[in-house]
Amino acid sequence: MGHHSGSARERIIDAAERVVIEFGAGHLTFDAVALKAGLSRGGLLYHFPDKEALLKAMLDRLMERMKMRRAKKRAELAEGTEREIVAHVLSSLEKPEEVDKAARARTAAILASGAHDPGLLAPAKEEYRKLMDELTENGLRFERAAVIAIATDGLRLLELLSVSPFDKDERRRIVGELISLAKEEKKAP
Amino acid sequence: MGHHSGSARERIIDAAERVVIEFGAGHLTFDAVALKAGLSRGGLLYHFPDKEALLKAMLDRLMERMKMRRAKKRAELAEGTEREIVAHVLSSLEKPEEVDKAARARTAAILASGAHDPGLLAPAKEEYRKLMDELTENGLRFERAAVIAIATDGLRLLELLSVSPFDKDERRRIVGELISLAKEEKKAP
DNA sequence: GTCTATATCAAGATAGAC
DNA sequence: GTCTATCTTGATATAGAC
Repeated sequence: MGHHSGSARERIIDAAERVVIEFGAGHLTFDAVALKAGLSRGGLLYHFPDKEALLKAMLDRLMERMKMRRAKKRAELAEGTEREIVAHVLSSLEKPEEVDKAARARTAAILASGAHDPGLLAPAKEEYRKLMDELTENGLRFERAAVIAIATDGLRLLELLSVSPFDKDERRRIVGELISLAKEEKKAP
Repeated sequence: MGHHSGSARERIIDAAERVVIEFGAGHLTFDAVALKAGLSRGGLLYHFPDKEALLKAMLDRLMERMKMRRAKKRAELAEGTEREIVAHVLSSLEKPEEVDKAARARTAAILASGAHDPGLLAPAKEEYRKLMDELTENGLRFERAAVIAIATDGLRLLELLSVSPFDKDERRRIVGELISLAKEEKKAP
């Protein structure tokens, strides 16, 4: 099925994510993407016949990569109740946002799709439900898992919207608190 | 300063918020807003000469109303370390999202501004910083306050993007967990 | 203060050459 | 597979009548 990596499709999706990050979800146009990807509108439209196709591809790759990153992180962690949720937090927030362009890029697809057609986000909702199931699989209490998950994704969204007021050190402490909250659950009565 | 309530400006901002909620931030057009507000494009442009003016007005009203709702909630709560943060959580999430159109509307302005021009969100960032200062004023530990705040706002954003997978009961339990996390801090060693 | 034009432009999408 | 050219629409914004 898949083509060689570094394919035109991949390069175009990369470009689209960068457009959203630099100019905002409302400025994801074929023109801007073509410019960033280094090809013409026509060439771009050969790969993605319309905007919906591009957004769906962005979302699909986003979800795929998030799962991969989480799996990779989980493999580095010791077993335990909190293993899944810690993998989720760290795979999303481990690196400071200025550095982790990939993480910002991931969230970009969500905002761009929401701006264009909220209906496109239905699959993302299903994925989020599955994520919650996995997070609680090892016995972690649902409420605690949910709070940590929405805090993690909330911080990502706030950062992408440039509303997050936290500096690097504060952010590091917040991530630490999220991890603590996950581990605390083990010792609960 | 202010004009009578129910003024044209207010009705237009109401309409704009509803457009974002129903069709997504990318479909906030003068046409759509004029239609919802029950006047013509020309009439609308008399009040808001360009889109930036409309978005700024939406953001200003959003921040003003959030502060008012929080203050009102705080007045109902007993004094204590966690008073401010509990007021924040409840004023944002108390009512289920289907019911609380006002709460969704508030978040709408953020997404719409972010889509149009991320620079417009600079004042929102300052407000968020001030909010964090107030939340920790009573002695609540910064990390805990921040986690609860980003979880609260994260859930709001996920709901507005239709990505939140939680049903009414799960949501109620999540809000309960946020309150517990605020109160727990009192008993810490 | 609200309306109806209308000018202008940006963006999505198609067709066909190379 | 990529390009240029073109069609078409929809959105911002202006001008001026009522």
